[in-house]
Amino acid sequence: MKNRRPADKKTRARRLSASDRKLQIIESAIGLFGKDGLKGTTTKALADAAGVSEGTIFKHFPTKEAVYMAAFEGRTGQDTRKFVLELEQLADKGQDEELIQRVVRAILFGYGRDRDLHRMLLYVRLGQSDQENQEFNNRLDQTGMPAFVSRYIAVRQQQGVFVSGPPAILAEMMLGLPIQLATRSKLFGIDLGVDDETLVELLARLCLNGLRKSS
Amino acid sequence: MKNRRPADKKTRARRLSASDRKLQIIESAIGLFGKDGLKGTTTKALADAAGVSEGTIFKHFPTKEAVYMAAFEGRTGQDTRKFVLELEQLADKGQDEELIQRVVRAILFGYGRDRDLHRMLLYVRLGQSDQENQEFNNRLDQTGMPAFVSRYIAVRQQQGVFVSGPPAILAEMMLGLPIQLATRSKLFGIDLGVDDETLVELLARLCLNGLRKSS
DNA sequence: TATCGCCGTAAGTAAGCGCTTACTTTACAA
DNA sequence: TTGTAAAGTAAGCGCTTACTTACGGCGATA
Repeated sequence: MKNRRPADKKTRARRLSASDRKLQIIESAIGLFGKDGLKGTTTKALADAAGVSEGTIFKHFPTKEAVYMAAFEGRTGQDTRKFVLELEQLADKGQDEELIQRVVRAILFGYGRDRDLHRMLLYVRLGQSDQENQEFNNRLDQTGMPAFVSRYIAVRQQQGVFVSGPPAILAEMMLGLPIQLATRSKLFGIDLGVDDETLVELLARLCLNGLRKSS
Repeated sequence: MKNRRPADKKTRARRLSASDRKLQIIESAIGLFGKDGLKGTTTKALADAAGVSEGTIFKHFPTKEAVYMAAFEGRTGQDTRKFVLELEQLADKGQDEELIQRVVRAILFGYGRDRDLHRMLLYVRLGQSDQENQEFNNRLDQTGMPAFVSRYIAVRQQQGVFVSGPPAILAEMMLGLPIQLATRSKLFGIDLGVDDETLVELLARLCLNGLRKSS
């Protein structure tokens, strides 16, 4: 270290509590990781995005990977839990049309709103081993939407309304369809040529038609 | 360069024509790019996988990106074209059940067979801008499966068999559903708990049920 | 079988990477 | 006020990266 300037005109980041700074770093990191993935995002970029120096990043996180892990773990849990709570309330009404539309709409708009987060989740899936993906999936399924939809389908099957078949797989399909369309239109930016609300209607109709027993 | 050995015992890669070597580099590159993406794959790794030195890679390709582009352009074209030719022949028979099963099976097995290629395509989509994705998509759609399925659906709609709605979107859904399931089970290694043939049947049934007018 | 163009390589290089270090500045309790 | 724990930083270290260069030698063609 040759020369050190005594509090230059260079702006210094406002001092925050460690937990606040961590949250701020995580929040700004999601955008970068969502754009370029783990390998494509530099620690310098993380620092610039958070408005701090590179050293500060490593004051709060041991490695770049730790920021990565914290970034998607910090959000996915909350979001999906809230998600399911809304749906549980709707399930009691028993209106299939309304429920499926709400599920589809939630997915589609969710992907549009949290584009970076969901892009990042794709990177995470691609970067993980098959086993890690399986575990990751089980963790999400336990408390999340797939379990709810699976239960819902099972009930409607017993009532003789929905077609037979493993509820878990049917749930996978009912969720997978809007997820796939949302991925293409919201995450990849592919223009499907219809507005969101029309897409929701079409998706819901196809899902419901597919699940209902043809009389 | 201090000293240079005159044809050491060190093994030298068998001399190939430039075009053959290029193809070989591309073929071995798909696996690496599919595993780790563009940024995650080093030129050293590309060289090792092809059994040549790093310099040789750059003898045949100007940049790493050029290998990346060549890797997925070299295969996607052929594969999708062959794909559609098979389907065109099936369309004339007019058996919806059979056709949709074949489409779904082709997707599911295709993703399983060319895992690396399809993983790489996901990386490509994530790495591209929205506009590039749109162009990429249009290019695939022109000669590919979406256009065929779209036409097929339009015909069945005119015959009063399928539900109304934009054929392009319905095609997007009919293909998107198996693609999503294939992505999760084949690319991410998520165990869906059923064997492939059962999955094909379930997917085809749901698709057909969804598309057919409920009498 | 001589030759010569191109394939292939070893040994670079500059730039950029993640991460550490040695030090400064700040918030706040006493 | 002042002492101090902790937030924050500039600089740079060791290493890896994509890419280059200088040269050896194989093999098609005459």
